Amino acid sequence: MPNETWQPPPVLLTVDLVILTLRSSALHILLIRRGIDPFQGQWALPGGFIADAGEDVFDAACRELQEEAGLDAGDLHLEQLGAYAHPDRDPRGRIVSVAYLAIAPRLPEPEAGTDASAAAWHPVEEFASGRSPLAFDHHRILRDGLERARSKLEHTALATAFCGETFTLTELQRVYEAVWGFELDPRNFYRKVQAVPGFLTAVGLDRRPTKGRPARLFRAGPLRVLRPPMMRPLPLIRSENRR
Amino acid sequence: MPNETWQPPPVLLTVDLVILTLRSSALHILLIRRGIDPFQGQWALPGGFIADAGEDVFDAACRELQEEAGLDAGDLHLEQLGAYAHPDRDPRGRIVSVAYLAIAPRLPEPEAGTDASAAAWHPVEEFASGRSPLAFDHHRILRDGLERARSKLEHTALATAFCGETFTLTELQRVYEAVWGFELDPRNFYRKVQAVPGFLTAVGLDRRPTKGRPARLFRAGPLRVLRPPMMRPLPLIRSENRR
DNA sequence: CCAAAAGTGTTGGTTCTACACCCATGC
DNA sequence: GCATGGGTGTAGAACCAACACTTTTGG
Repeated sequence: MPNETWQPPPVLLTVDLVILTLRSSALHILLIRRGIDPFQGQWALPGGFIADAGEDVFDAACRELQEEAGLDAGDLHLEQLGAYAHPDRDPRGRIVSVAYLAIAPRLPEPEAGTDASAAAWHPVEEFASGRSPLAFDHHRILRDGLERARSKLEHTALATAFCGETFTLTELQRVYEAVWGFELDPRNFYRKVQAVPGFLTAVGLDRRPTKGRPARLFRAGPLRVLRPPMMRPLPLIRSENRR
Repeated sequence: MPNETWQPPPVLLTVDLVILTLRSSALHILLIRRGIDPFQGQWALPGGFIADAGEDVFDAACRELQEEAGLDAGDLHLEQLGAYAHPDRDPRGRIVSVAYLAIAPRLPEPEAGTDASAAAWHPVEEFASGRSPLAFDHHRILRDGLERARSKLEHTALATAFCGETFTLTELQRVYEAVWGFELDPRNFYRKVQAVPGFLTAVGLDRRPTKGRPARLFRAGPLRVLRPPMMRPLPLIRSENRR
């Protein structure tokens, strides 16, 4: 029971980033190889300590996004996942991390010669499945971020954050298929997605010289909440997590 | 840019609790009147500093639940809402709070004579609407917690956390109505809720000597994810929050 | 018997899925 | 023309809101 002279114990604060994007129709995550102990040489989420006592965690997340990944926070979706504060999560001592989920639209390869040179895109499946290890409790954070993305695809317009300024409906479908791990019927997707008021706004015709008939272009609509929602097929239900 | 001798700035860590329950079919929140500065005399969320450097935040939330509210964490639903870390959120300095959402089933009046004696239940509407002030950024935390509860009622079995071990379908309907602020058709609710596989399991007949025909009793079923979801009526859509 | 609350039937409209089919383009 | 991907039509099933109606209890 704290008395008047009792002082609460200080902790150190970091931010960690789950940065997702689509590369050739597969979901990828940006990881950095750790150059120093602990977990030297292992893959880890980008992140780091807050710069000073006056820095907001959201601003710290933007800064790390720039420094470690070479990405501009203005270009992408960024939302808080939660705090990870288990006392033993970092062998250096009591370090609490606030995790953020970032969704990147285009796919700029991490530039060599910058602070982001240790960063590389990996297929999420390899790390989400646990086949490849991650430093600290980053595997847990990755799984939470992935489930957040899967869930928010259902009832928010988050999918558009994976696309560029404008996109075709098939590109949008690839997002849903990659994140959910399901194939969807193109015809039904085409109408279902357009039936959600405020989700998308048409802009014009494509001139994509790939093959076949050109597709209409869309941009993200004004509404962020999807009603009715885009429900994923059944078999992916998963139990809740306390704590 | 941190060099080798650079030390990250320490912060102090607190937990804050949004504790919701139903009292006479209205949604209530547990608040405490602050006895000390800052915000002395104002209403605030229950919470406090972590006890020592080895205490997990989840455990700290359980402890505060016991100390400040007189509630046992084993009896209720407890999930993390997120971290609130704006540098100016506490005039005493850099204090980061991890907020938790707690859903309490029964309604034990806060016991006088305990540490929880400063606690009292209030209709949420009074504080969610902003009519009555709250200390710190607790108004924001309350709104986030409320929206989380409203949203999770749609696609998880969270509603059962408001009820006792067993409950009637009408009691469950009161939960949805109170949290959503909508009246629902009892006949359609009756069937809709039973049509979700794994949501509820029947146990026996009621002997509720109130009035009318006795209702069947149910308990929470094995599944925590509702498919199909229980969608709330349309007009309550709300925009997303970055940061 | 009456009031009140639980539970059932029904009906008409919307939505979903699966799939056949047509359209516009590059080669 | 023909392959390829974009877009439309449609039938059958499933779902859903609204509301009439029946059942079971306490007084």
